[in-house]
Amino acid sequence: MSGMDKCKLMIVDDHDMVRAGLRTYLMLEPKFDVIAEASNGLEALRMLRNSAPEERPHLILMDLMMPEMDGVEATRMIMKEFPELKIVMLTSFLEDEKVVAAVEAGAVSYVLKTVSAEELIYALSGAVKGMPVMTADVSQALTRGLRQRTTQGADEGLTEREREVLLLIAEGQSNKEIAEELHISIKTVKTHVSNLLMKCELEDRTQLAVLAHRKGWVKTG
Amino acid sequence: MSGMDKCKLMIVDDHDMVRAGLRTYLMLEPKFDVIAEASNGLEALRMLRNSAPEERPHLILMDLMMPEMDGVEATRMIMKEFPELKIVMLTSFLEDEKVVAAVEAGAVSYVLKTVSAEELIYALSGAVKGMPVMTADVSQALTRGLRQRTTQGADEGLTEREREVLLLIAEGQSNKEIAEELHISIKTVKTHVSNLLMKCELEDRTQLAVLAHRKGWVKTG
DNA sequence: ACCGTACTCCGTCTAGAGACCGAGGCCCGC
DNA sequence: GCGGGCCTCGGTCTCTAGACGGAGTACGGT
Repeated sequence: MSGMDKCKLMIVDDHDMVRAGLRTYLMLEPKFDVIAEASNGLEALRMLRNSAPEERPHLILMDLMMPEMDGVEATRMIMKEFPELKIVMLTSFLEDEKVVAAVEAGAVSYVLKTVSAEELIYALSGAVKGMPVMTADVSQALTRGLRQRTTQGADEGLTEREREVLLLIAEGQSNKEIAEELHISIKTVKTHVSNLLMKCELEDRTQLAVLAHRKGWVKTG
Repeated sequence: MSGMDKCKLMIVDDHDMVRAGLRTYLMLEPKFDVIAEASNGLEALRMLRNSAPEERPHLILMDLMMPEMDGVEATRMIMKEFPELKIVMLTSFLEDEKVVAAVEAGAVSYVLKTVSAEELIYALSGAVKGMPVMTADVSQALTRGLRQRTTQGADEGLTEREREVLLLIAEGQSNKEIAEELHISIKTVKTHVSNLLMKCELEDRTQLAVLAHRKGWVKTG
C-alpha cells in the first residue's frame, strides 16, 4: 500500500468494551480506519473468506485469548490463507510461550493491553511496514521463551492419544481411572505414560502433571 | 442518593484501552458520570483517602486482575474504610474461587468483560441500589465456588512444614529428593505427604501437585 | 510387498508410594 | 505437671507406577 492510503484495520477481540476502547484509541490517528470487527478467531477467518480482496483489511489487531478460536491459532490460519495481511497480537499477559507461539504463527508484533494510545499507534504504524515494534519486556519474554524451547523443547512430538492421557494425568487421575475413561486397558495406559515420560524426559506422572500445568495445557490451571 | 442525582463513578483498571471502552459505554447513559480513574487498587485507595467525602464516587467499577493491588484486596480495604461505596467487579475470566472471593470482599456484582454496553449499564443501575445483577454463568460459578469451599475448604489447615513439602511435590520432586532438600528422612516426608493427602482429601501426590497449581500456590504455574 | 507409525494388549519385575501401626523430643498453654 | 500440636523417625504391609520385552492390528507411504 502507498503511504497516502488509509490503512484498513480489523479488530478481533471477544470483549466489546476492549473493542470500544481500541476504536477511541484509533480515532486519534486518521490514517487508520476500522472496517471490521470480530469477537473470535473463527469469526474473523470467516469474515475474511467471505470478503472480496479489495475489501479486506491491511492490518489485524488480534486478541490472544478468545473463545472458539484463540489468537495464535487464528493467526496461523489467516497467515496461511492471506499471507499479505499483517497481524498484531494484543494481550493482557506476558507469557514467554505465548509470545513465541504468536511470532511463530506469523504475528508481526506483540503488544500488551497496558499500552497507551500513542504507543499502540506507533506499534501499528510499524506493523503496517512489517516492522515489529516490541517493548523491552516483550522482547525479553521472546528470547526467554525461545531459550526454554530449545532446552526442553519436547512440546509437540506427542500423539493425539498421548495428549489425551497427559491431560487426564494433569487432572490427577490414576491409570485405572484413565483406562476407564478412555475405554482401554490399564496396560495400554501404562504404555502411553511410559512413552510420555520418555518423550518429555521426565521421571514420573507427577512431573508430567506439573509440566502440563506449567505449559498451560490444562484449563483450570 | 436520590434518583435525580448523577451517579459518580470511578473506574479502576490497569488497561488504558479498557478504561477508554468503559467511558464510551457509559456515555450512553447520562446519569453516570466518570469522575475518577485509577490503574490499580492501591492508586484507587489513595485517591479515595485524599478526597473529601463529597468528592468521592458512589460506585466503583473495579478490575479483578491488576498489578500492585488486585481487585479483591482493594475491594476488601475500600469496603473497610468506605463501606457506603458500591463496588462492581469486572473481569475477563469466570473463576469460581475469584467470584466467591470478590463477593466475600464486599463486591455487589460480578460482571464479565464480554458484556454489552446495555448489560453493563443495567448491572450498574442495580448496583447503585445495592442489588446484585448476575448473569446465569456468574451465579452458577458463585454457588459452585461456595460448594467447593465447604467441601474441600482445607486451604489453611496446613502446617508450615506441610506447605513446604506440598510445594516440592508441586515441583515434581520425589520423596527421596524432598527428604534430601529438607534434610529429613524419607519416612518423615511420607508422614507429611500422608497428612497432606488426609487434610486435602486427595488420593495421591499427583493430585496434590494439581491442587497446588490450580490454587496458584506455586510460582511457575 | 514392505516399512514406519500409532494404538492396542499381555506378562514379569522392581522400586516407590502410601496406609497403618508405634514412638520420642520439642514447645506452648492450661 | 500434663495435655496437645508439630516435627521427627521407625517398621510392616499393600498396591500402584513404571520399566522392559514381546506382539497383534490398522493405516499410509514407498
